[in-house]
Amino acid sequence: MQLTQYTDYSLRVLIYLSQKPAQTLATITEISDFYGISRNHLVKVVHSLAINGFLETTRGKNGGIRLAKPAAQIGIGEVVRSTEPNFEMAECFNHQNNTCIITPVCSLKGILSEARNSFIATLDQYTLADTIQKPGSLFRSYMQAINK
Amino acid sequence: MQLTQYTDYSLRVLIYLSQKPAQTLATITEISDFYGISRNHLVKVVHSLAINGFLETTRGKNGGIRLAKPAAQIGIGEVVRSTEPNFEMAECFNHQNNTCIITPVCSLKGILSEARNSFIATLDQYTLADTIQKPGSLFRSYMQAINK
DNA sequence: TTAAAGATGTATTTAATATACATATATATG
DNA sequence: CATATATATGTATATTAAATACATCTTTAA
Ligand code: SF4
Ligand code: SF4
Repeated sequence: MQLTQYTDYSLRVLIYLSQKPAQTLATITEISDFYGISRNHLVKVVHSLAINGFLETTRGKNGGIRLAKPAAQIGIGEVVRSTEPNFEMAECFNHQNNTCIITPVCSLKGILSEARNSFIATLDQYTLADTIQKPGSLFRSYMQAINK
Repeated sequence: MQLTQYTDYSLRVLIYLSQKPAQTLATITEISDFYGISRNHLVKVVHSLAINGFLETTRGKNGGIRLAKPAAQIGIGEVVRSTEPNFEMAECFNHQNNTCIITPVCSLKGILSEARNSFIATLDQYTLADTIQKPGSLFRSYMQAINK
């Protein structure tokens, strides 16, 4: 059981933005350099975060991205729901493609649903504001990493 | 977020065995025919279930497999823990391969751990005996499916 | 001795994900 | 208006994990 890197990258972008001084813009290049990950991949991550209303983008010179609302109003559950391609715990969760012959009598799917729901419910207890405890520590951590 | 088919197949095997009359043996071929899934894949599924103590295998003519203990003593959580290849919700969960620069200051991993734990804790509330509500319905369901 | 069962190791296929590449569009500024 | 710099968008490719197939070995009842 894993989440996609796409989801983690989405959260990394939001975490980064949450630590920037309010109202300042970051660029995708800046963030991909910071984390050392594919800029191309981040472009799509950022685009979907914008479509889902988590951040605002500004094109053109001096453009960039920033959070669309305060970190404390961005739920981790919301973000993960919007980035994960699916939450199909077994074949029968996709009615179109399901070939499992015991579906009509199987209660396992209900158990798996309940487990998935408690996973997401836990995430719903937290917001972006809970991801970094000490203000400023994100960039201090970066400095330490690049100086060694 | 998905579980592997390997995990669902493992549970399907256990569900099937739980509905067989006690002490009778089933064969892998019988089960793969029942579900219409790859026999080769099931061979490995069954082998790992045996290694993990969920079922007993008997080689040779008239051999086969059966549950190693009553269905009510086989926890769904136990099974899933033993069949899923990993529960690494983000890159940093694998310390060897982790390249995430903010790991020292990031609290997201704790949130993701907690969510994963509540997923598994939910599964731990159920056993194999909870997967089929009506005795006999599994095979009746099969008959209906093949007769249409 | 044979048939029928699982055990084991390797190879291949498939599908999902991640990444790269190319080009379009928007906008601030000189 | 031209240019530089930012995001937007679509397509192609690469990588990886998972699923499946194949070949052979071992065990055991009859
Ligand atoms: S019906 Fe039950 S056994 Fe079949 S795919 Fe769904 S959860 Fe698995
Ligand atoms: S440290 Fe935080 S951002 Fe980095 S991989 Fe782990 S959970 Fe994701």
